[in-house]
Amino acid sequence: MPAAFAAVALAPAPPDATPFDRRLGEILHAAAELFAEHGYAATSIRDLSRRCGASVAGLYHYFHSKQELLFLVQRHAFLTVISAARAATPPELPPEARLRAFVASHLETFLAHRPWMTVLTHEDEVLSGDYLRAIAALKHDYYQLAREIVTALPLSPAMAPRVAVMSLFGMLNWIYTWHQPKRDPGAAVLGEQICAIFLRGAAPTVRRRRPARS
Amino acid sequence: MPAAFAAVALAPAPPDATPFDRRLGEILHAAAELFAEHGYAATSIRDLSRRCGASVAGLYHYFHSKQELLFLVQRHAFLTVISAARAATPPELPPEARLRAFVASHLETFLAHRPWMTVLTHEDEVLSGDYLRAIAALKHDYYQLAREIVTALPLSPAMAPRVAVMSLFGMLNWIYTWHQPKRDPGAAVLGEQICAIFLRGAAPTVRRRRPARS
DNA sequence: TCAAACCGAACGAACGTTCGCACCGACGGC
DNA sequence: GCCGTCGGTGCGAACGTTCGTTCGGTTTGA
Repeated sequence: MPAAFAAVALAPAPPDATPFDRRLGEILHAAAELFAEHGYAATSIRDLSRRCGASVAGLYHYFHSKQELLFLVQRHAFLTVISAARAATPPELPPEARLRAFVASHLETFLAHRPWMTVLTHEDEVLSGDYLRAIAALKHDYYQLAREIVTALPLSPAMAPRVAVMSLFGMLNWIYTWHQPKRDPGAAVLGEQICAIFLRGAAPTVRRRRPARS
Repeated sequence: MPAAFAAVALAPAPPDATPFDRRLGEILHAAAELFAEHGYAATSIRDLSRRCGASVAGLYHYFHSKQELLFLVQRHAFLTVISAARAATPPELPPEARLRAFVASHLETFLAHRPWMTVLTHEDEVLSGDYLRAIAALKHDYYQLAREIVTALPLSPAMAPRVAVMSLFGMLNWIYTWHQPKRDPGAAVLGEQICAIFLRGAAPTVRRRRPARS
């Protein structure tokens, strides 16, 4: 019975995990890499068995179907992103700092666990039924957090909040299509530049009234 | 021998087209819809034959392989986007107006031919060999145009041009994942808001030095 | 009458999934 | 201390289906 595996860290493996959960973690990791490389539909269970050094039948002890495999990968990835973002953005932070923390958390997670996040971003809407509903609920959670943070900012009245949030997600989520670790800036610099665009545009900063100090 | 079909308009069909090109256009249209709905890998030639009202073998008179089919869809879509963008952004336009025209052109094309553009955006990197090279060249063309337009703007010195251009593309290309025609603004308003974010940020506009008039 | 357009049927390969069985460390009764 | 068995883990081989593609031939229209 898979189901469990509630651990939130993606990296190596929790030390107190059962052998079952540890092995499942390895399998999900390999699946995330393959799905990110070739796409869900173009990845076969036999590809996964080759990458895992396991037989096809043996793999089915860890999930019931290929769909559930994708579900487990996506759920694991989403739980990681959401818990990192929640931890980084306590509500008592001032709005602009909260946005910066959110963007930084998102980028750090995405660049540190790229295959997982590629699957999250690219294989949207391929699940169906209860799997789809569960993932959609997590996505909604994450979107709500972002929306809450963005609408707390002083927004231009002409700016539809939904468009603003989705544009921000656009800048953030598009990164998996172009970012090259050796060529492009890391999460910190990337986050600064994207926050700069979102908060004040790409143009050179002109000094503007600072928020009243104390 | 497919190959040709150089026409650039996606909409119904050029009146002077040969029956072959007209039929090929219908097939590509159906393929674009199916690829956008279920993804390239999850769409079968038999799905396409059903949607086209043709036999599987009959379809192969219009393309040599499924890969070529995707290639033709993507090339056709890219040529449309690029020619629209070039026409809309003559180099003599002032930089900011040129950016607005580019964004407007991009959004109008994307919202008017959504399935095609979804395939363009989502099925990146699934082609290989010469097909991949040809599409990559078109993508590079389009990227260069955007880069030229963006770098002509007064950019903040801290802003890496590549990050700026990719962030702009992120906002634009992410739209296919969330835009609902009945709920969200059309191309014009969307373009204004995205330009506003990119040029001055999402914050309320404070009057700043206008460019010297005459 | 000839080429272009089209099709039913089949090809071999690959797919997701399941069946039946082997291995193995743990454990209770004797 | 030894044996029997039992659940968790793993596998080779096969299931039926669907895949992309091709073959040989018929229809169609000028």
